[in-house]
Amino acid sequence: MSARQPSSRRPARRPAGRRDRYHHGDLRRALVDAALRLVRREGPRALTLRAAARLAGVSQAAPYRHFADKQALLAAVAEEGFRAMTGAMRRAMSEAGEPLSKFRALGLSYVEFARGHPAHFQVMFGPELADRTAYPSLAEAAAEAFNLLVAAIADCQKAGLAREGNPEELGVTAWSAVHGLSALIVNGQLGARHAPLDELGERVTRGLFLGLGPRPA
Amino acid sequence: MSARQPSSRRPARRPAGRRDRYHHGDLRRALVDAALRLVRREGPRALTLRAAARLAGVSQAAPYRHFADKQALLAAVAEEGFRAMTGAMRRAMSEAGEPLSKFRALGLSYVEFARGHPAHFQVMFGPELADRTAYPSLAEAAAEAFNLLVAAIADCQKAGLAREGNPEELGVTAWSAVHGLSALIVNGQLGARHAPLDELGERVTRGLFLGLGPRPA
DNA sequence: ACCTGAACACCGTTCAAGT
DNA sequence: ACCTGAACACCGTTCAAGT
Repeated sequence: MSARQPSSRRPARRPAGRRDRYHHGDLRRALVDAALRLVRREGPRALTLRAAARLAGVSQAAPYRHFADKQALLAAVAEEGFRAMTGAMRRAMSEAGEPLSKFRALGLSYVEFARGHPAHFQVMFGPELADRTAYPSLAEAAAEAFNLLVAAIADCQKAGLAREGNPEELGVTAWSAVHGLSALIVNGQLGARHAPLDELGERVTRGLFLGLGPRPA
Repeated sequence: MSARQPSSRRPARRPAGRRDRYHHGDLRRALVDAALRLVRREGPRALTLRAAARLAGVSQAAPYRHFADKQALLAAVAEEGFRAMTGAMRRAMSEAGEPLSKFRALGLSYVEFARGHPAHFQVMFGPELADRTAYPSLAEAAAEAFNLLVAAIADCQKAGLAREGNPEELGVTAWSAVHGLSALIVNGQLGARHAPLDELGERVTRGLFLGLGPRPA
């Protein structure tokens, strides 16, 4: 496979664009798409710069015109992941009614995203991407997801459906719980011992809400 | 530390052992130690089979006598990590008094372990290690840590300090919260926006305990 | 301005061969 | 039984050179 198409390119004027020639303005886009396909179909370890270049039909050196290094490509993939996850959370919330079910829908869709796109999730949060602070637009995409969560908590508070307190602080607790569950599932850390995975999201969000402390009768 | 002890074991006759010759009975041990040094000092990406072999002073092919492949070495490193973490949690608990402070000590020491050994934590939970179910002793070491947590919750329940319910189920919620916080910190996902990191452990364990729901007055 | 080809220094893994 | 040397098929990255 990877039949390396015949490369019939003529540079300047070019009327009817053949759709298998990709890279004019947008080799960058093509490389990100290739990387997404690799990661989805073969996992994070298959995401190499050379493989992405092959998939996009260019030489191994070509990506360096568009990405400083492999880290930069990983950052772009991670950023797409955060945008997709934020979108999924928004959609889930829009189908829910009052603030509390919106909040739960958000948490559940976080976990669902991780289960549905485990390799992508691993790129978003895994250690291959060493220094996230170096990629501002990635940080911004991640912050947007967190903002959504904080706003959902604040809405619950306004409706008297959540404990009072700084919503950013409560947000860190909520984020930790859904993220931890997602990460444990994606790593395969939650085995047969721990119930059907579908129920864990429901349970953890409920447990988070009730708290572990004794119910004051 | 771990000064590569002179290995004063003589298989048969062998008078003055040169201390840079290591490998008689325990190249396996030497390779795990080398891997731990690499991961601690240079991060998970530096953990290569060849580098571990170099550090142990053997050829690049030698590790294959003791590990089926790189995954197997990673599994050994991860297993050591779980044992070290379990030890740290036990120590922290033994210094606490009643069940509830024991439980909080356990949670805090989980987060502290992650912050203190980020690269090791990443090997324990990261995606380089693809299939954890293939390594039973690793799974057992991980289960031991989880058992400790479940027992701590059950003790709280007996003392009336935690909500009733299946302690394994509450345990998944608690584990998710401390694990999620640890993972977010280690990934650098919790930036300047989110308070001093030292306080986050306290906050999340407290938030977990109180719950996010409204306090029934 | 954007891409290729060839090269360098690494990897993981295998395999014949040494002792 | 355990290790070495050499090899193969990969990587990330650089750099001169092409158009």
